[in-house]
Amino acid sequence: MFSKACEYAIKTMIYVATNEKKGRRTGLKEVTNAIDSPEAFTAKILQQLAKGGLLESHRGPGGGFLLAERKILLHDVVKTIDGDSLMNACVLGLKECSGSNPCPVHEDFLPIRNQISEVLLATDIRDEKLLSGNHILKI
Amino acid sequence: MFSKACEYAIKTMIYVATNEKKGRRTGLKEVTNAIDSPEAFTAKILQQLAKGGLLESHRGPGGGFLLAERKILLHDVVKTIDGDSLMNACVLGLKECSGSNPCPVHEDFLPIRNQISEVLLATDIRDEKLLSGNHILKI
DNA sequence: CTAAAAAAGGATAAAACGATCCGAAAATCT
DNA sequence: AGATTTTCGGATCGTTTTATCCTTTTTTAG
Repeated sequence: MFSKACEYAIKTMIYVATNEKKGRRTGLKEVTNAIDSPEAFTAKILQQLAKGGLLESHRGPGGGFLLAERKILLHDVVKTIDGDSLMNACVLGLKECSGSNPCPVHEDFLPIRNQISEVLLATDIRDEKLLSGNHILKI
Repeated sequence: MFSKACEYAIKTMIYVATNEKKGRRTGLKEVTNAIDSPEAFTAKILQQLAKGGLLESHRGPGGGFLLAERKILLHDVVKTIDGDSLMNACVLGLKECSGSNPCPVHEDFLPIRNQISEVLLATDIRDEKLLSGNHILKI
């Protein structure tokens, strides 16, 4: 459903949010440790998230990452890393597919696509239900 | 959402079903022409579908492919080509994620996964609503 | 001011996926 | 039987995705 990069991005954002709720900023190594991801690859993803305006990055000792000071939805994270093809593109890969010129499964997948958009737009990264509780981020 | 191979597979199955309703079996070239896909790559996919018991293949002049003589669901096609990770695996890629040991988004994605399973299991490849109508299979 | 910490960025490697090539095997037709 | 049609199967190639390496830049701390 999501690329590996996007999986790492979501886990990262949730971890940074959890950490921030405790008043701490988060370094790359802390992230890769928390979510069990390859360090250099994760670094690139954090850069993308920072460039995309979802994270603030701070260099130097004591540096690290903070969530940007705005509402951040799961939708923003997915769109930044994977783009919005999951939400918008034809499931059969047809460029011309649309409501008026549909592929054979267009209608059948409307409820799925609606459900996906709905959930991604309804989920705030800072939402308590993501952060608290016994949630796992690795293994 | 689906791999390119799976997109080709779904289009192929629908095209073969349409053709079969007209009493014709379908050759590889006819498929690639109908769905605008690379021939050699599509051949491999048809082989997988045949090995998976979704298509009957016939060699030699006048040969080609027929749907297997059983009910075939969209779910069968997707499972044969992409496996069932879309239906079963954790969206964040965690092996240990489950209802009792969930990742942070486990609950949020339950309705999406249910919707996907529901649609894939409810859609029969021979269903009139897929085959008739002004549906496009290419471009 | 210097040294260390941490992110940024470029270059490269490995793996997965998508696609192609070509000869072999099977079935049909004359 | 021989030629033709069509699927089968192995080898290979190209692109994208995932992952690693190493140097540079920025910032902080002493």
